[in-house]
Amino acid sequence: MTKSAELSNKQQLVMDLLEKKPNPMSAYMILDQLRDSGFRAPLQIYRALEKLIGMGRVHRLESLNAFIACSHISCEKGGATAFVICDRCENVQEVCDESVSLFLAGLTQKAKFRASKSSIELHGICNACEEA
Amino acid sequence: MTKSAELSNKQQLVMDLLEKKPNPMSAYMILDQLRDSGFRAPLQIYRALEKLIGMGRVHRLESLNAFIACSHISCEKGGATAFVICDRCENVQEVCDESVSLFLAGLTQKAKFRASKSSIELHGICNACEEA
DNA sequence: CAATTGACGTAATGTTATAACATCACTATT
DNA sequence: AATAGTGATGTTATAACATTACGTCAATTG
Repeated sequence: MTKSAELSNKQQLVMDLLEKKPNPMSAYMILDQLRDSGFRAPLQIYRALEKLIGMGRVHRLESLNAFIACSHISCEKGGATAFVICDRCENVQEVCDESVSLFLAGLTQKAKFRASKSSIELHGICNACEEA
Repeated sequence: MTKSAELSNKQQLVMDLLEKKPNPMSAYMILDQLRDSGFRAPLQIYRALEKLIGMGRVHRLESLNAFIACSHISCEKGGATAFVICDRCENVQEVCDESVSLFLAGLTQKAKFRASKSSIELHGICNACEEA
């Protein structure tokens, strides 16, 4: 529920909802939850998400077609992030340390590539679920 | 155009098409190209793709909702792969060496996780396009 | 032979995302 | 005040991607 002067009303509503949920949400789930707040069409959700993603406050999970609030302050500063996603409980861990950026740096060098965006997503079962 | 006894007729047609294309194709692109070969519905494509992906002969690119033939023999043996995707020419490089598996091993360890699937996709501009 | 399995056929539907076009609120400039 | 630019918004329609549900058929195997 972090407040940000730069967000419009609608953008803030989407941000707040995502920050309340620990799990990823699809755009249409978000829409369903926000109908009472004045959202009526998918595009309204996608537009807000686009902004929030651009600011680094929300991440898109490509392998789920879903969205999640960033759990770090650091991501807003542009570091690359890896997502570790439990397929049982849908919990998502964000890993955003040097190992990620070093790995990506090595990759771009090997591939002779100018990278602009990365998507690193690992699926499996988290420890908590494993023990349960 | 690698031959494989284990493939059905339809599966082979999809495999052949993907092996002819250097670039990723969506399921619906594949369908369009294979209408004359007897494919009539998306599901027929998705079923063939599911098999081929299971065998490691085709990869799904989550960030593109598209599919590409595996360019390594090694991937069929189960090694994790990273994809480096040029957004200009759509060329895809598959990286499938130790750096990838080591990175993933570190990640699962840090996250206390039992991984079953990974998706590593890097977008940007390749060297050839950069110089053009 | 009966039962199982895997591939296939078809229609309908579900889910995710964007195009196209119009309007409104705010700001800066003339 | 008038003008023009910008970013957010509203609405409808449609594109693009994927699966459910149901049924058929042939090969395999207990």
